Formats: sequence, C-alpha cells, structure tokens
Amino acid sequence: MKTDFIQKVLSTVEQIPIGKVTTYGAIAEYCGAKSSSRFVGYILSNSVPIHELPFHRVVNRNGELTGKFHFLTPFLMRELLISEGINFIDDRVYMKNHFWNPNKK
DNA sequence: CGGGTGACTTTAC
DNA sequence: CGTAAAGCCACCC
Repeated sequence: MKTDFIQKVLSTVEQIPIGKVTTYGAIAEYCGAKSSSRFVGYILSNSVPIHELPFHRVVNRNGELTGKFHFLTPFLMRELLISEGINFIDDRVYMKNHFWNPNKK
C-alpha cells in the first residue's frame, strides 16, 4: 500500500497536460511537502513502472532533464517531449511557455 | 534523535 | 559557465 503522499504525487503527474511540464518542487508543494522535492524524484524511480505515467513531463526548476538517465536511453526523455510539441533552448525546456503549475490548476 | 538515500533547490565562490 | 556544500524530508531497511 502506497502512502497518501506517493499517491498524490502520482496522480499529479498523471494530470500534466500534453505539451506541458512541471517541476519536482511544484509537485512536492502541491502534495503538501514543499521541501521534499528530492523525494518526488525518488518516487518516480522506485514506486511505479516507468511507462505507465508521463514522467518525462517532470523536469527540474531550470527546465533541465535531470532525470533522463533513468529512461531506457538518455535521448528518450527529450524525444518524447519534443514529440509533444515542447520547445527547447539548448538542453532546457522553454519553461516560460510550457510550465504547468498544479497549484494553480 | 536510527541511518542511508535522492529524477531537488539554493547559495556561494 | 562550473563545482561545492548545505538544507531539506519522506521513504526504505
């Protein structure tokens, strides 16, 4: 049985719209543990099959794909995002256009 | 007041 | 631009 915190994190990720991304910190804040952004990433790599939820839409605060090495290949995360219409500046998501804040949903 | 860990964040240099 | 360090806290063992 997963904890309420984990369940909420997962359901939040599930709600990220196509073409949008959110951050670990925003998810943590929305789930009531503002300072547990590190644990959000921990959940993503331990609690759930990687292909059942859009984990590629979760990036760090700067729009960097810090979790890409947890995918099958480091290229996959970026390719998935690009295929959904997300724009990049160098190796970062263009957060100004694509940041989705669950707290303002 | 257990100890280790982390897909984070912020500050500092 | 890069590296380092500290803070952070819920989970797992």
